[in-house]
Amino acid sequence: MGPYLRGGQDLKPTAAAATPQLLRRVNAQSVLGFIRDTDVATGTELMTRTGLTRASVIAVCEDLIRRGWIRELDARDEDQPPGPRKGRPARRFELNTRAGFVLGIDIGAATTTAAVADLRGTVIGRASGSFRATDIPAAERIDVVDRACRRALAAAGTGPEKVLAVSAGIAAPVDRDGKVLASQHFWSLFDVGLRAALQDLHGWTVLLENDANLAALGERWRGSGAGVDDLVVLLAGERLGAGVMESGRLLHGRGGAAGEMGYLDLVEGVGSSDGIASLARQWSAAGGGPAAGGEASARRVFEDAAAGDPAALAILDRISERMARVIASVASFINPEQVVIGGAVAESAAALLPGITALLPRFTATPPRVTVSPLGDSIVTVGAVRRALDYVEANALGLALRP
Amino acid sequence: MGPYLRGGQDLKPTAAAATPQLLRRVNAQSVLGFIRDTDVATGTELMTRTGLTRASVIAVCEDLIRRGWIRELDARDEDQPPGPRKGRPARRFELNTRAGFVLGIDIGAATTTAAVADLRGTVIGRASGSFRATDIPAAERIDVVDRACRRALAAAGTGPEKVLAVSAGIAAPVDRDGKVLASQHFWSLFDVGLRAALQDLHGWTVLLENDANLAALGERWRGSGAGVDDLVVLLAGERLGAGVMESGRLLHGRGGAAGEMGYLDLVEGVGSSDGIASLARQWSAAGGGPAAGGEASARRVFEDAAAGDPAALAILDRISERMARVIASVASFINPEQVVIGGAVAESAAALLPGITALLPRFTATPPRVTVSPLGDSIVTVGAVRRALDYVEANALGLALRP
DNA sequence: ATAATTTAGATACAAGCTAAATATATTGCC
DNA sequence: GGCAATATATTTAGCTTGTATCTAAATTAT
Repeated sequence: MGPYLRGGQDLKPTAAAATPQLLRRVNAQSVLGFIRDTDVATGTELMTRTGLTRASVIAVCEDLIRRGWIRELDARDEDQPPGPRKGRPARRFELNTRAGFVLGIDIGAATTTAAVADLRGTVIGRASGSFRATDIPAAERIDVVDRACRRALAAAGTGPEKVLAVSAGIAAPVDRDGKVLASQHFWSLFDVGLRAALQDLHGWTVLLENDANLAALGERWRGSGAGVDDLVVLLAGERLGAGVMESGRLLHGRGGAAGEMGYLDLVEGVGSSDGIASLARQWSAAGGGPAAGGEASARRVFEDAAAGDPAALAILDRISERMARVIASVASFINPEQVVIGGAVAESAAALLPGITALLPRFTATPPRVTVSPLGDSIVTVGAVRRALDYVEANALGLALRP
Repeated sequence: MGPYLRGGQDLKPTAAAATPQLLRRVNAQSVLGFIRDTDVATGTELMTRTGLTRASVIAVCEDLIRRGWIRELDARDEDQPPGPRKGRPARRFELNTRAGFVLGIDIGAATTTAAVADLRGTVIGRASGSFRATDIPAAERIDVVDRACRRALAAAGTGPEKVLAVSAGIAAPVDRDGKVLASQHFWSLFDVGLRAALQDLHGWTVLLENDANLAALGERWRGSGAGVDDLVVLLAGERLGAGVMESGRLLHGRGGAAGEMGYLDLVEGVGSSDGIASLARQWSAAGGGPAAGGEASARRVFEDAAAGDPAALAILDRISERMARVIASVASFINPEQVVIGGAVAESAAALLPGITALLPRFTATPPRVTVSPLGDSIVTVGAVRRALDYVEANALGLALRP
């Protein structure tokens, strides 16, 4: 701190000045957020919930109506709420759920799925596509994704011009700015310039994000982590990645590699053949994963274990213990309230839950609650939809709705 | 989402309504923040930096002057900036650094240190105290802390009534609300109701925080992690704890136990005699720590190693490798840009840095930069001061300055 | 002295919110 | 059917905080 001003200063403002318009943005967002969460809202309800006066609430609502985000219901048009209602009837506002749509995309190594959702998050169109091989050119990968998007939009009965935001999840580290850290070959598969491509093709705003991070958003929104602010989702299948939320925010780290646990084997010094990265493969081999050679073997291990077969039981015990160690590690660094197991192994994980839960207190002083994801295959697309909706809601007054 | 409103709703506002006063708060904070960083600021400088117009800047400054936070310098009173300056002389504002003070406290198991700092963070008073034993009653522990605070204030030439905020760091998990998770005996040593006690005694606002977390704040402010947003500080000495910042925010986790790595031994399955918790003890035994039985042994191990003694070299190699594994674990979960080693082992850690850095790429795909803290003993108090100042600056317009 | 330059101060006004008074529509009761 | 009670809507005035623009002041350079 030298005299007067330090050298090498930049003369740009550090933060944007707060203008009166900021107030409207903030208040409109909280009003819109409340209307989104109820089916129908009256002015009085909005007053009590937002703390604004009636005049302000009405002004915000008229603003939102003018911009197309909400609409006013006709006076006692149809279904009124039950019970005796005295006094002058309230004006009723509802979200214009079809004012625009969002796209949530799950881009895996072998397949991709796109989901179209309305402004309340209801999925109304869905389509998948497969990649010819893992090592295809970027343009081809983009093309497969783009076609899945178009088909999903067609299934939803809408078009690309109604898309307000797109969120895509990939199996690689993505930093806070949406840049892919492609320092490993596998990761570079996904560094195909999707953002620019979809922007050029359709004018879409594309938010790129790590798939496990989106899974965490999805679980918190519509999965078993509803309302939990400190949440970790283990996405186990082809690979093992963790999506970490702390205090309701996603963690990225410097290069977006927070939660990338592929290297943990080495760190633990137990040898990679027994490490965490191989856990998913072991599990798959034991019948949990998609590459397991059919459901027969999966079912068989669990059936054998249920029947008391020692070999099958040993496999399950081994997997349970490694899983417990992974979760305990996470608990040490992050201390989440809850850990959700999702991805391909989720279905079979349910049977292991009691064992894992029982082991945890041995490994950590702060054992989290452990659950299994109910979202199945759509765990990433659900999170992607949530991410896109978050963006839309945060920028509602800045986005143009096309009627 | 039922019809109209979900059951069990609370009728309180979700968030406070944004009023025009919010604008002033935001803008005043950014003006004050800039003045705090510059020695002397003119209106024009504040305009370019904050993006506000002159009228607004002046209004904010008058406001801040009236409240006692800043003062206006007399026209060309003394030292003017050098160089030819045309035009009408600018009004010059400076921070009233002595308008109030903050206390930063480090509460260890055996000793405590309190530091008094002015509003720019310059430490102007400091005092320590020792606890008679680790298992003393809560009242006695509070009394020792309180006396250290009084002596520090006396050394600074000020009194308790000028203290605007107090931040204390303890070696236990503390959640976001300042509550201590005392599920372990060692941790419960620190759960002594300090907050309420100092509030009752002096009317102070006390912010309780984990010591490693404060160390992270300190390193980012005045240590080797200046300006790094994704930063982990390993505080190794009596125990091993990590303070984690992600995106410039401290991580707490559900119960404040984020970064508590005491249990990692078990998780890693290598056996606790070789585990991480014992690392600090090993290190101390090898001469890094305070309990090492004097500097002689510390110096000796490093001297022997420098002289090529195989036993000494083996000890250092072993410690380097374990340290590298710990850091790689952190890198997997958090992906920080930088890891700082602080606490009692810091001094001796410098010699190990090259070895640790060389090992890292073997264990993680995203190796962070590793440095050693330059803050020495004051790493926690520096962070505590920063924490208290953050609170003061965030609440500047709500705090009453007593003249 | 005068011009150029830089900053200060004053005036007009726009956006947004609150508060208080007034108006309106509905229910329920006599 | 008329009237009170009730809940909501609407209007009006005023406050805070901004911006934009114009004019005045103080200093240096010519």
